[in-house]
Amino acid sequence: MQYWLMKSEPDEVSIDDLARAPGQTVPWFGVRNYQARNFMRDAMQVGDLALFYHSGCAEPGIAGICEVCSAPYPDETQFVADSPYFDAKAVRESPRWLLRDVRFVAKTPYLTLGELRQVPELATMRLLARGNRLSITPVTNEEWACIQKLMMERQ
DNA sequence: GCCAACGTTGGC
DNA sequence: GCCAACGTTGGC
Repeated sequence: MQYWLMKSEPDEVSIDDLARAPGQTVPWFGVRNYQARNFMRDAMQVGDLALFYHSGCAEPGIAGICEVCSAPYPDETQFVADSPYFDAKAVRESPRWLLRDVRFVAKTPYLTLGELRQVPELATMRLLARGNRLSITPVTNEEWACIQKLMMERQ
């Protein structure tokens, strides 16, 4: 059991989109970074929980919690010629990009990036590391507990 | 829209 | 296998 943080642009898939999706489940498509892919392919397990983070928006931050709910399988968008995620070098026989499905667990009080940066216990979070661009990062038990506490205090 | 930081590509 | 050039991410 491992905790994660997964970034999504809310214009594309927001926490509300996830909550409204059929079965409250979406495939985590569009990852085109090998490290992030490897996390999904190798390290994630069904039942793992993840912080759902909104990036590339006016106020980036943690918007909710989701749960890994499938085995890894090919990201279909790599084969779609007019998709922004199309990969000309991807072949069906050995797909380059794998994803997992995630299911909605909860919408949480919104914890902005600015707020997270002010919490000393979170100073070592991968998300907050200088120059970090990884869209999927592990979250330690301590960081998870700290974030749960912040959310409780907010309610 | 800018730009820092990082990842990937491809020539050598 | 190095590394320059280029592309992308993502906060501001």
